[in-house]
Amino acid sequence: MEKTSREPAMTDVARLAGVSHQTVSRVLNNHPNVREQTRLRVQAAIKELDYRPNRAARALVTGKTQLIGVVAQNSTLYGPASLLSAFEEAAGGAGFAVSVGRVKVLDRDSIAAAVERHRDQRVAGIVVIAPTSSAADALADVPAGVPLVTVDGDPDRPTPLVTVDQAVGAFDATKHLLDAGHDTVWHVSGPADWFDAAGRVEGWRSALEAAGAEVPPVMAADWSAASGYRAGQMLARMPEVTAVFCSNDHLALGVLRAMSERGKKVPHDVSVVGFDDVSEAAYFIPPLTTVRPDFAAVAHETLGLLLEQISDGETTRPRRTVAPSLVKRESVGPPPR
Amino acid sequence: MEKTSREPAMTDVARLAGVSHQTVSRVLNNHPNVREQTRLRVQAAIKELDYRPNRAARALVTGKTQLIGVVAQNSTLYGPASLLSAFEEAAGGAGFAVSVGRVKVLDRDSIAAAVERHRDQRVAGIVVIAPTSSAADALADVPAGVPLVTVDGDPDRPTPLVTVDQAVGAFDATKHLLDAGHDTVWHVSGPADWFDAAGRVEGWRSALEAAGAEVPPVMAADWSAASGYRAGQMLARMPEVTAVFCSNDHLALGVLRAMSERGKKVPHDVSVVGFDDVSEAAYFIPPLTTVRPDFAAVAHETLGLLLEQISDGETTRPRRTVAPSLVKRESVGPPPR
DNA sequence: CGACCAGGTGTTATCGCTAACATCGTCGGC
DNA sequence: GCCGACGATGTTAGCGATAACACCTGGTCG
Repeated sequence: MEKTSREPAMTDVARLAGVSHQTVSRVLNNHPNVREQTRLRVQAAIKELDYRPNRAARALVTGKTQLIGVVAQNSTLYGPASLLSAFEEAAGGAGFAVSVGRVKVLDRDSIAAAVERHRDQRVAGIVVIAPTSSAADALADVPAGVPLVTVDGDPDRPTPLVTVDQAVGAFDATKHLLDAGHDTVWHVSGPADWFDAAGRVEGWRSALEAAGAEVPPVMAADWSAASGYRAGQMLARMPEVTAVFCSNDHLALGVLRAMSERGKKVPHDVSVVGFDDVSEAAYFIPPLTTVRPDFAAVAHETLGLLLEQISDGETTRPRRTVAPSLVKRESVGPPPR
Repeated sequence: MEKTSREPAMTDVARLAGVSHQTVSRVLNNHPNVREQTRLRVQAAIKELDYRPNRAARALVTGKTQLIGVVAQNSTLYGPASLLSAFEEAAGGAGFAVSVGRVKVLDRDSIAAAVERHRDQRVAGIVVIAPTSSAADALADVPAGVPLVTVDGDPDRPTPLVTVDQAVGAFDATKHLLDAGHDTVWHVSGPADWFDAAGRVEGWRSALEAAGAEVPPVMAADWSAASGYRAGQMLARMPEVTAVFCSNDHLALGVLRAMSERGKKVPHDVSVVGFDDVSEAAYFIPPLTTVRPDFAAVAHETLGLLLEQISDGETTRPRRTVAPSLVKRESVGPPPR
């Protein structure tokens, strides 16, 4: 009788290849001291049995897993979703599995719970997508010793962090509008407790100040097209508003709608710039000039930073930013005369 | 000297509580035959040491993991992204970790490779988000014996499948337009190799046939606003077009733009309905009437189906559909006279 | 009142792997 | 021609959990 029930183990491979299981282990782990001929025999046996090493057994003896835990909010917001997707691909390419722990809200308790779940799984490292201050606070609870990288987190905290350079993107966008001839640029901001939003406000302000332009009051909003629309309704009533930089593309969409309803043409009467370059931004009316973050680069830096911590325990250069690029379309023009 | 380096193991807890490690195991696994007093002592010891069971050791001896693998495409398309997010949350709630394997393209080789990676990890089950025929074909390669559920996959294949009822959603949307008084409804379809798109075409057609309406040719597109715009440019030139059902909201956005450029007012001259209810759909110009799939329900059904297979090996009722709902906004009106 | 049963607990084997050490030729140096 | 070094391999001992079984207690029953 065959034992059809059991999956092949290392000893089965060893028997078939006529070696000891330790030699099989050496082949699997690319140890140098294995004769070429032996290596080939073992590899043939592995293939024949469709043997796959038992990760649990390996993890048990080495005390290490090939798992990275990610904590992310359960939202479909473009930025976080893109980041997550890019990171999963990058990690997969490096031979790590990614376990995602979704959280309904980014508060201290939820994040702590998600981090605990990952520690229970004994992940090699944790990535937290922590775009708000509440999320960043929760990280203070994470015990040292767990390799951890924050993405989109608090720039003022000393933890390892990778983020899009919001300020540079906002600066470029604002400068682009000023260069088109506008006296100043208004700003519709994302929620104040988001670091992304704060960084964009900062970049916008510094571009205005650098140009000696007046700094109008910030229009506070959340990320939704709805709130952009409300802000736009106000902006559309003020004749002196000729240029608006929005903290993301959905806000811009709302502003575009408000302008359109009020009879203001974009870019003839008002110029608008967004942030994110969502896939449909090229098909807004008019096609939206916007700032495109490089999520793949952020994911890559994040993975690198995490792997450094996993292998070395420490890391040089624990803060990395990735510069975004300005995508020019048709929503920017000179101010009306 | 203390061994500060090692994490506490079951024997450490046992020593502290004055019992054997087996008793600790019993407490952890809620075995009935443990005295209440003993249970409390053990639990106190667990808490004091901040002991957490080693999953690798458990997996090694039981041969089972608490891991579910998901294969998904690396895209930010609204449907798949929402599905994934909802599933991660549902699985997390059931005590399963979710390992996501991203794939650049949904072809046979990529999916097979992703499934292999998950099998290497010895996941308890696999979910494949397989919205295209190329993806569905790849599933033929997956060996039987691995619990597997397809989401958004091929309705004509006998594998366990959960999907949004595309046909019902499209039927309702089309009927809504017919009920508003339109003679017929045109359709801008997603890519033909997507089951979602095919199901929506089917629902649209059957609604027209049920009403005895003429069935106009399908306008083929991909999912992008760009292709919706191109289709819209053609539709806008045809005076007899008064109602359009788009296979998703982004296509609808493109159509809206094309209509607007051509001077056609929505809903006065043309009515438009989308599918997906993306978060910004309420802020299109005009707010878009659309079909909302219930992703949480799909995720829940998927998890249920998978867990059934994991525990029983088989499943009753291996095909489940979730009915979407029509969200009425302002993009539908009676035809112009 | 002894046998039997069942509840509570401990003992031992085992899962599949890697680390550490042991073994055994073979080769070059003196 | 003997010996230490080294390359190639085998042997043994865990890693930390669960499963199976053994072992004590009492209490119940004939």
